[in-house]
Amino acid sequence: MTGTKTRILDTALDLFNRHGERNVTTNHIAEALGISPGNLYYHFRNKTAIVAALFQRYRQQIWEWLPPPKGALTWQDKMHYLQGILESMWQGRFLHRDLPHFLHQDPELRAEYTQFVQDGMERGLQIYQGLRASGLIEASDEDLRALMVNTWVLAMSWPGLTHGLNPAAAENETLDRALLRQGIYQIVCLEAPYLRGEALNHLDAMKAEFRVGDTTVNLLFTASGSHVGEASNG
Amino acid sequence: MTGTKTRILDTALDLFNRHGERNVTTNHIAEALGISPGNLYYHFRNKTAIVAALFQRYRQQIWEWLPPPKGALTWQDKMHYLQGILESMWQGRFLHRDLPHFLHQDPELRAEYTQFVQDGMERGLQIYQGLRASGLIEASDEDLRALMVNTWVLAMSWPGLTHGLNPAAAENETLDRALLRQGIYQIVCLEAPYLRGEALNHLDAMKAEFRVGDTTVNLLFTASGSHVGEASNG
DNA sequence: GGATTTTTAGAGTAATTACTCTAGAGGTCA
DNA sequence: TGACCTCTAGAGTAATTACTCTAAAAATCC
Repeated sequence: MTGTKTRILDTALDLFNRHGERNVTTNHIAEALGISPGNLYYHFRNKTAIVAALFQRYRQQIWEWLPPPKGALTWQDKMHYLQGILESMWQGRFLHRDLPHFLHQDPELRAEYTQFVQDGMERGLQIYQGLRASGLIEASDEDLRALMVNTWVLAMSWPGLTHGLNPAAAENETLDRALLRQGIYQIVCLEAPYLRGEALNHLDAMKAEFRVGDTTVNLLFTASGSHVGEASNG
Repeated sequence: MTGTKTRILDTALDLFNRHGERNVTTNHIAEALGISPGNLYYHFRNKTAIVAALFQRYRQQIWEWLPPPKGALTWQDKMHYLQGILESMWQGRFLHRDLPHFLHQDPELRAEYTQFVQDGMERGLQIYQGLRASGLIEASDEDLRALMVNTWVLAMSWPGLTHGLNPAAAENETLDRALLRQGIYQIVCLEAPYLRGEALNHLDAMKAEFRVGDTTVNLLFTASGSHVGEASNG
């Protein structure tokens, strides 16, 4: 039997992801778990402590998915990295929406988060450099940095954006997965111009694998096409 | 003398952007304005109505900055578009952080927002297509779509991300502007691989203009460099 | 099996906050 | 001037919610 502390974190994460942290009270968490509020506060000083713990967990997971590159990197390595990032992002998708609020009030957590971003950027850069060393990518140092930042931003924001547009996805695992796949597709397109050698051979297959054609999923483009809402009435 | 209604929106926007909507109560807004809560609620049914009105305003502004392309587009047109987007995004930067919460509870607002995203995507695509028609960009339809989505996501998320990392920026106009410039830089880098012809001539100058080298501003990379936090202790 | 510590229950509370209600001021038009 | 309408003040409230407190159950230790 897992400890109460981790069970609190599990259900909190689930509820936060599904309904948004703001709509989930500590009493909700306790109730969903079948424990008393007092018990919850025995394990966590306050709500911020729960969020902070979830952040630690999340960070841990990312580091596990993104080990520093050893030796030559293959395109398969890259795809593994990619999937790992988005998997983790997905797990903590509520964080990117609601963490800023806590960063605002908790300087300590903010420092940790800033460090996390910098470390993540550094690690990602190492990976990109590894791919470049393997001849799979061609880009200047500066371009690589810019690419890294854009990849990071995209990965961080994608779940939150899609979830904001379609909250129903939170309840629908299949829809969730489809949106996730589209996120991977976007990152692949982001990197595409820099790919070289064998990576180019796999590119089309990768695109095809992650491209989402389903109009029920595609929230970003209208199915019908080309008209744009009136710009200047109001 | 401007009307009370618009003054409410002005101060609400200011406070929301500076402190986050969640930390700003309706009473705060009234107090900052020097009016009574009752007066505020005479003009707006509830807090959601204020947020919704701010969203309308914001959308309006974006449409004004992004008129549909007429005839051949120049690189200057593109830069104007770019700056317009980020200027607007900046004005409503709190929205991208806090709107999801309201979208969650107000289906009507959500529908409007979804429409806005789709329209914006369509409009942006028209612009990119205009640039392609002018020979400034070379890309397949599919690549152009993916590029548009990535540009959108980046522009939407950039202010929120930087603001989350450095809340102090909200109080510091100079820092704010620097971060904004970096956002433009990132978008320029995003488009760079697809530029052709005259656009390529201007590219380096543009990059140089928007590149932010200042380490006090750069939150994303460590100044010192290359070490990464321990991955597997905790 | 008693003592001690850890964990849990659950009622309760203080504080926040979105929002209401009534009364009145100020302007406008006849 | 008086009727009418728009706008404003400001005290007040109902509901939410993070969090506390006490006591008892459960586990642990000797």
